[in-house]
Amino acid sequence: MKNGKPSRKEREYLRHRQEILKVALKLFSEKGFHNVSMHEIAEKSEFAVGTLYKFFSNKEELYRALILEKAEKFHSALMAALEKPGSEMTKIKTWVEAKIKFFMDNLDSVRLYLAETHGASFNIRAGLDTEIKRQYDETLEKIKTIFQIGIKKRFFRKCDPHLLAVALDGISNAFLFEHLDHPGEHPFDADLILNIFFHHVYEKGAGQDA
Amino acid sequence: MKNGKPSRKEREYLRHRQEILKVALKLFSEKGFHNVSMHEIAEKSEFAVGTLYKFFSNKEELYRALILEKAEKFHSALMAALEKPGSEMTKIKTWVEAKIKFFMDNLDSVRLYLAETHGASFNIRAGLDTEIKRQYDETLEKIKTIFQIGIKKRFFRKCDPHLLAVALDGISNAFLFEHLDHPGEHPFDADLILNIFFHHVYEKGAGQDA
DNA sequence: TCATGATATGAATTATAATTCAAAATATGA
DNA sequence: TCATATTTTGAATTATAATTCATATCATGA
Repeated sequence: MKNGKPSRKEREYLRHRQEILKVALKLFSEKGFHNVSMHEIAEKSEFAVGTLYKFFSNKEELYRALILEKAEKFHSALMAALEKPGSEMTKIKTWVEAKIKFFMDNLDSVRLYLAETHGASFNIRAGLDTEIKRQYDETLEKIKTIFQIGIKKRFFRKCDPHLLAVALDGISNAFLFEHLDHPGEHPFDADLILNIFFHHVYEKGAGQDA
Repeated sequence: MKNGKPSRKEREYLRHRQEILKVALKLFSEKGFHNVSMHEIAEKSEFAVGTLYKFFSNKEELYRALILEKAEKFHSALMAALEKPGSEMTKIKTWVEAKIKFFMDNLDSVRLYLAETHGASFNIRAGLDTEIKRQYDETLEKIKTIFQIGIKKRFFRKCDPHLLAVALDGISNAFLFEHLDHPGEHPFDADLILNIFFHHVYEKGAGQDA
């Protein structure tokens, strides 16, 4: 068990834990923290309530684990996209693509995640969302830097890079919300978003490298 | 009482009702529906719990009244802005200004409102937010039409007007969220938003009329 | 196979908060 | 002023859901 190969027991424990998280995620994303009971999670995951408490010391812990785990993955997917080599334009594009992809692959989590990052999180008492906010700010900061460099290189029009970062994040979220509310009605992709956002933020034909 | 001059009694009733709503709004916007108890609302508003139930049949009704009242005002402020005469550019600008103004004047409500319109509303069981969503969609539809006309007139670049509406709404929300989370840190206004959004969505020097 | 330790169970307990309603306070107007 | 109607009150009730823990079930290895 130490830190080599996990035992069968351990693998089973992890599997069970994942199973619970999976069910809880579905329920929370449909109905919100307070409208889901531990009994409901127990029933749907086919464990007894008591068992849930073997895995998580209380309901908030369970929720926290859920959110943090997703946020972690989301964050590293986005950061990885931003680390990829290429022009600033490419980086931004890769980032938007990664964001859309992650969201589309994790629609369940999206509402919860956005609720947390946008502080409309009334689910859980103050302080629990700090880590997520931190990650969020970190990404935003990175984007900002990319804009900064892009502006210096004259790829992008001169403009407060922080505002650009906020704006781009906002546009992409808007499309994702739209998709959540009316799925399929107005299909969209990274290029559409970038087209609307960049059409001449992005000066002359400077870019499209790779 | 019928429908002429409200009696003193009635005015007092209304005043009390407003007082309760005001306190409840503050609490809900700080802590969310489920983290505020009727006792707390009673205490802060200096009524007895029992009295609250004379005004609202239950906690959900109270919340609903609150949200609907605000949403109503918000909606009519925005619609009014869109009805004002002027070029399409002017209408859009007026709308963004109205939106920012309303938000700034009602910061308490903003989180709740955004939570409701963006379906991250886990507060209240399904169906209660339908009316708000309807209003929201109505505004979006109107903006879309304005873009449509603006495109026909060659004020704006050819581009799916619905996407433009979603994008503009998204950008402005993003700035408002930013302001909620870090007030004062990155001041912004309608012109900044429009500058980022339009810089050449809006073709050549076609506009700035009045 | 059986003894022992680990794990899972869910009825019972506890905590919290919504709602009620008999009693008290207040207002009205004869 | 007093009888009556109206309104307010908050302790008591009820509802809901989180959490516990004695008991049952299962796994392991002698």
